[in-house]
Amino acid sequence: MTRSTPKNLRLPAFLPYRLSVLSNTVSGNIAALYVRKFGLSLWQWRVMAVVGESAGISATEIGKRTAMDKVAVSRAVSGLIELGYLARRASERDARKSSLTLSHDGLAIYQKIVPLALEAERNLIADLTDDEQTVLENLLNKLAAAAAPDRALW
Amino acid sequence: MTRSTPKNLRLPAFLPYRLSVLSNTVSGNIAALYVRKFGLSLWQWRVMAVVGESAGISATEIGKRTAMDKVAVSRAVSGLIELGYLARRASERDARKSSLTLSHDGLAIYQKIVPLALEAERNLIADLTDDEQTVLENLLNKLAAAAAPDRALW
DNA sequence: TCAATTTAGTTTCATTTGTAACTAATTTTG
DNA sequence: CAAAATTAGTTACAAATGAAACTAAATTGA
Repeated sequence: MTRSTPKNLRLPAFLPYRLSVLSNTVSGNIAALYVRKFGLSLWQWRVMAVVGESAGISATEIGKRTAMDKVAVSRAVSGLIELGYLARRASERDARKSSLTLSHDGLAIYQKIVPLALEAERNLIADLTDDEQTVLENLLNKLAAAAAPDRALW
Repeated sequence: MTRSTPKNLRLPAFLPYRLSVLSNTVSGNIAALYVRKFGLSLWQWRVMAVVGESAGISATEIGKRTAMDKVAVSRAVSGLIELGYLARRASERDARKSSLTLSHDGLAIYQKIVPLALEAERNLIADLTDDEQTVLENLLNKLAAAAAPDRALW
């Protein structure tokens, strides 16, 4: 049997609203880890996180992986280069593309932030049973598929 | 037994990131319902949603219920008044407070959007079993509590 | 009672973000 | 091969957002 839809809208029970508030709260908590200490914006940190996983990646590819648009990527990258955390060189095959890597300093910071971020995630799910954690994965996958049926899955 | 934390960070598996992307996608889908047709911003719609539930509410109270700050509420309210969707009068007891209600037009729009929003929510969870829907509720509650242990629950 | 503090909401200004137009390199196609 | 179209990324300008200062009303407390 399927749960029936209510006819009136109560914001605190409305899933999109709850997701939005939860996501903002969680992101705010994580942001505390890198904004103050390292002066990074959310977007800059996301770019670092991707470059940290995939050295030599291009800006467009970062955009695809992070659901950021190309302007946001471009700005985050310039900022990170100014901060000295990222290095850019032109791709050899295709002079339009850039090849991005963490600088020495960038890598050091990346390695400081990663454990903090993982710890924050661990705290977030600390009250979930192992079983619940598995279910959560599944539910998020299903919701993501329902919300963006067309989006390529990473 | 508890799931162990990985030592490296993979963004697509990182819960805060997944929540952020999911929430943005879902909100974007809902936004399509009111941005184009009615020229409302996300914040304006949230304010309408709350005033629709609770006629005569004050701006500060809206802020508490929606996790919006007072400046955002103020701007959304002014915009809605300009659009002719909201009416403001000073509270009789306390001249600082406003008492906000949907105008005739505002109510009409509210009544058009609500079923669309509920339908979008229904589609979002259509692939979840009844059981999964219940679990999802629980998980979101737990995550919200872990993310903002101090926040009063609505 | 009346000065000091708090509360409700607005305004101002700086920063961030989004959209569109742009440059330059590559690929397509006739 | 060369014109046309596409792709990668940047720049410029407008709109949205956030933080701090502000106004006005209500409350507190000596």
